[in-house]
Amino acid sequence: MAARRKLRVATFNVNGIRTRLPHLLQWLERERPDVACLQELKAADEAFPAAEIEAAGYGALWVGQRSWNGVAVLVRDAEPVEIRRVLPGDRADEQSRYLEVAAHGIVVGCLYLPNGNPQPGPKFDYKLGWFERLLKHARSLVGCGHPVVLAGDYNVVPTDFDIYDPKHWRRDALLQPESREAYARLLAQGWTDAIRALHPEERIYTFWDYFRQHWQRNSGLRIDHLLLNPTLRPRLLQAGVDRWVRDLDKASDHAPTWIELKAEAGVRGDTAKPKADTKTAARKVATKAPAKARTKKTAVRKTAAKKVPKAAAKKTATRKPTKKPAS
DNA sequence: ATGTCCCACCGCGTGGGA
Repeated sequence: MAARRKLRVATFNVNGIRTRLPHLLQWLERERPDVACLQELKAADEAFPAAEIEAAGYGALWVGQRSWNGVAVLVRDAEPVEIRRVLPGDRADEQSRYLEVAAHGIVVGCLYLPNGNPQPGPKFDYKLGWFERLLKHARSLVGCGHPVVLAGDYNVVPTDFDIYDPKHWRRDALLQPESREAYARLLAQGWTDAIRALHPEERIYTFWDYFRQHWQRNSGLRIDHLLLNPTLRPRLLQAGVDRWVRDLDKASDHAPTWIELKAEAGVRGDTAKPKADTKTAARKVATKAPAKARTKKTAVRKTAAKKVPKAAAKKTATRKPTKKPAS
């Protein structure tokens, strides 16, 4: 494994991974994120482009769903270690919106928080309920002793400074006081909103909808966030948005959003942690989960990090299908 | 209310979701 002095962690709502695969591969090649959290795969497990991502040099875990939702974590030149593939707190929830892994010595929660529109209504209730479950789980992570980042599409515009013009969005679920209050409570646990911490005075957007030429006019919203726990916070070096990806033809409505982290203290000039350490960290965190949740960790879908496309294709073809909880 | 794009299929247009 190559030595790394810095670690780049990104989140990218791809809005359909099959449609967006060329953009995804182009972005991975150009920006080389060490960890990439993806949302809105809009693809079943079997439809995940595992071979292409493996050929690009990334190990991956994913939780798919036909048509909607779906999240994945890609790790450059290594395998993510699964911690959990379900947000605890509602066994009846079948939407694929959460995946937590250990990679490169950090714990990474990849999340796709419900949009919640129209509001009020059952979808908004589901959003707030999901948020409460996230708050509860985040509380177990914030002081766990391991470096943790919670990255994803939160579907929350934290303040009026995080949108081009709140006027037209006042009734939208993304701006509701309940949504914002839940996000504020998350930060109050001790999480740091990385983009805002490093750019307190700057208008930064991560999402521009497809309507009314909002991208061309830079009428955006900041809804993709990377939250760091206090253990990880001192290592934050940079944060930004890869706006060029939003400018591509047939782009996702989101742009990749990223942070750069310093190498882990105590590891001289190299954050490439031994795999055993990562696994130990993953197990320690996983052990805190209730036994019930742990039994849900069934088969793990992953791709080898080796760049051997042919072998990858074979391996993918022979891979055991992952059991989903009976529905 | 509108705008646009992605997904699926009682599939080559339409409806749901964002």
